[in-house]
Amino acid sequence: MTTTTYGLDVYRRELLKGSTETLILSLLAEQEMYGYQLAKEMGRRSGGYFHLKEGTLYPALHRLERDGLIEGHWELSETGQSRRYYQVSARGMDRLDAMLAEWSTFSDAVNRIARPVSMPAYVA
Amino acid sequence: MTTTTYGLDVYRRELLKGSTETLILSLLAEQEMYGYQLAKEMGRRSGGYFHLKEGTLYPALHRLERDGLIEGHWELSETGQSRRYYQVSARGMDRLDAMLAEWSTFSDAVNRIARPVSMPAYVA
DNA sequence: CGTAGTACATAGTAGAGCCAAGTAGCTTCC
DNA sequence: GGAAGCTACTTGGCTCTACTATGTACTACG
Repeated sequence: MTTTTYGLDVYRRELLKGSTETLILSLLAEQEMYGYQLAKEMGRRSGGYFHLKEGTLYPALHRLERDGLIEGHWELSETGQSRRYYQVSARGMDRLDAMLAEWSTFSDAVNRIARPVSMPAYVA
Repeated sequence: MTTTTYGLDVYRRELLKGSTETLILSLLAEQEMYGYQLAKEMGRRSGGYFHLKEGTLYPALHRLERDGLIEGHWELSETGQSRRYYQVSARGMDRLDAMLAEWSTFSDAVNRIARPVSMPAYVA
């Protein structure tokens, strides 16, 4: 549990602030995508819940690439627009596994304290 | 969905950064407690997962009190130590309901994108 | 030719969580 | 009796994320 590839303890702290990177990695693990597409897909899958803003999305992608978790390459669409496609690296896959496990633990821990609204529970 | 009691949109943004306030409110809703006790209880319930640090806990309590979600009062223990006990206000209860609902939605949305590790899924 | 959509980039801001240090009372133990 | 250690709360300063806002550039429509 305390293996710390090189920053699981850091990651745990970050998770409290957001799970954006986990979500991005998850989507990219399924299929190579470019930023804009990623944002759309995120919204679609979450039923409109997640609206990834540019100011969040692109810096996050840059971070992931800088850390060697994803790899990007430019492509030109038929319309002539440049797109940067990203795919998850081997290292990114390992990290994703760790992140998913961490999310599970975190989620369980939260639910153990603040149970979801299974029953209305209008106490008093 | 966009009812915004008086800050659900703000709350959503905050949730991404952390669910500390939800956890604190949840515990206090069950039972009046003081800070130190809250931290211990949080650790106990989460199986040691959450270690609420002073620098997180006390500012969070001050914030919750400032926003009228909890109410605190000083008490002296038999040993002579001052303790500030907190209880959830009516407004805090409403907010907690909203937060729990929000957590549910958020959690579902994450799982819809990044499924928990039910199957190993070593794709390729 | 102006507006709208696609696609990416980044400077600046707000705020949460954390570290670290400080105050203060109590107990234990040599 | 004083050092160590636990309880209990406080606060200044730091880091990093998510967001706002703005800018660039290309395409398509009317």
